[in-house]
Amino acid sequence: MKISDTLTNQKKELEFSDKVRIYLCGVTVYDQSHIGHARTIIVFDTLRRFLEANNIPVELIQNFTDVDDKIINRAKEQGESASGLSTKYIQTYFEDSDRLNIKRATNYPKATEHIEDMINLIKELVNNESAYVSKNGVYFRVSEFSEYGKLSKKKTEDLESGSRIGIDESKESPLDFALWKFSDAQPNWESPWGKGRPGWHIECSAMSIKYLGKNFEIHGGGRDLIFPHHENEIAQSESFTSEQFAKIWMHAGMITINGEKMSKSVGNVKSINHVLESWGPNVIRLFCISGHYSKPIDYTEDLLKENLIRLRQIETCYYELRLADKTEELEDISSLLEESREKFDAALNDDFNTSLGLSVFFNMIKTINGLAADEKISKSISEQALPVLEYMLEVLGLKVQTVSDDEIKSTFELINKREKLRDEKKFEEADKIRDQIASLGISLIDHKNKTLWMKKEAIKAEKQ
RNA sequence: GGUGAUGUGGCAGAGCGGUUAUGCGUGAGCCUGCAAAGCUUAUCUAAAGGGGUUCGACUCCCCUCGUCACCUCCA
Repeated sequence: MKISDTLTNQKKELEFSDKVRIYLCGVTVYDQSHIGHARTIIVFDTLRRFLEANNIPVELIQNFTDVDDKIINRAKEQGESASGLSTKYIQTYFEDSDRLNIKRATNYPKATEHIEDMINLIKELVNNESAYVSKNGVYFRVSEFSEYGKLSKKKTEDLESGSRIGIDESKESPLDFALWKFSDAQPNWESPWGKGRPGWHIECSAMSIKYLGKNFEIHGGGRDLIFPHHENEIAQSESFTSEQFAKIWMHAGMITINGEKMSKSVGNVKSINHVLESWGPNVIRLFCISGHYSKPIDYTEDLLKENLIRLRQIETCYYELRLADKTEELEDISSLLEESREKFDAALNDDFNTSLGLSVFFNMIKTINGLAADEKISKSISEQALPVLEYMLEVLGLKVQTVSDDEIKSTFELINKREKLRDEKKFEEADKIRDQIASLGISLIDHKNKTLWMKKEAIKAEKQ
């Protein structure tokens, strides 16, 4: 598999020995997660599913930043403790994540539970002159790391001249960033240099090295983290280990809302919870992988609607296959299935091109649905096709509503009743049964000689 | 100002130096007691503009213009 690496700006072969280790920068838990977070998580979840579905073991670590000025300030505003606030939002994070059908990561380390690891890392950095103690805290000495700027392609001279930060006189250079900030206020921890709390960047260095080693396969996050967060992580980690840090830097594009940047000040932040309410998990997942992961996506109602329609086609396909019972052989689709599976995998193997993969996926679905409309889906076609469809659904993290054999039986009983009434031209009664069936969340698909049906995901936005 | 991207048909969005991307939309039709869904088919003579390389460029190179992101916390 090849993945675009932000550092070298090239597609790089994903090489690994026993497993693929991925560190994904998670969220700062001071508020509800939004659709932009969802995009990044979905991209990496889908990547992980693809690898695992192809029998490649994955170790995925995603951190929670649970100590940060934002959390402290927000907690103060709400008269709550910082830890109470972050605990609450970690919980809502998991609720969102589960509803989005995100597989749980191997581990979700929290910054506050790794203070010791960070202190050890900082100690070494101070030891080897990569960091120094000033009156406000411990700072990373950017001038000591000659490759600073290699990820974000920035030159330190440009950064210095363009620096808009209020100059902290105690720092040797305006580019130096905090590893440890002195503070007497809670939450704070003891350290060899004085009471305080860690800077933002050091947690990811400490936790990624702790869980994945000095040199792991993929480090991921949103594009907005490239500078300064990931740039600083590289500086810290490589100064600490004297080795190359992550092998591949993979960054997900941003989501804009109707062409505008999503921000608190514009007031257009869409929380995951809110979007889930209207559109459900499958539409969101389809939407989030509809374009290449590295490019931005614009959030509009029209695009969500488009993905809803595509979801319906998936559901139709699934049920046409699931309910197939014809015994005569009318078609041979084995080559279509084989080709679809191959092209699907090839698309994802080439820089995780989900957009291209989806086009293969929908091609297959359209063909199957076309055969179904002609009543050409036999039991054996279904047995061949279902595993392929289910494989793709698993990779894409899509979950169609499933039914038990009992449900299938009872639904067909209702449908047969309706058919009989229709034959007798008792349409009013037949429509009543149709309504009854609809109330179970089931839609009918009338073919020439047979009525099939599907259980649809209820989508609120559809009714409006 | 610096850096990095990017500019494809009504919209979304890929690939590729010469072949229909694909999906949505739109038109027509099939099915039907009605509806919904589904299906079939057609459709838009797409490549920001200008140069160049080439037998041939949407695809490579150069210039101009535009858009976006990052440069401060941010997925």
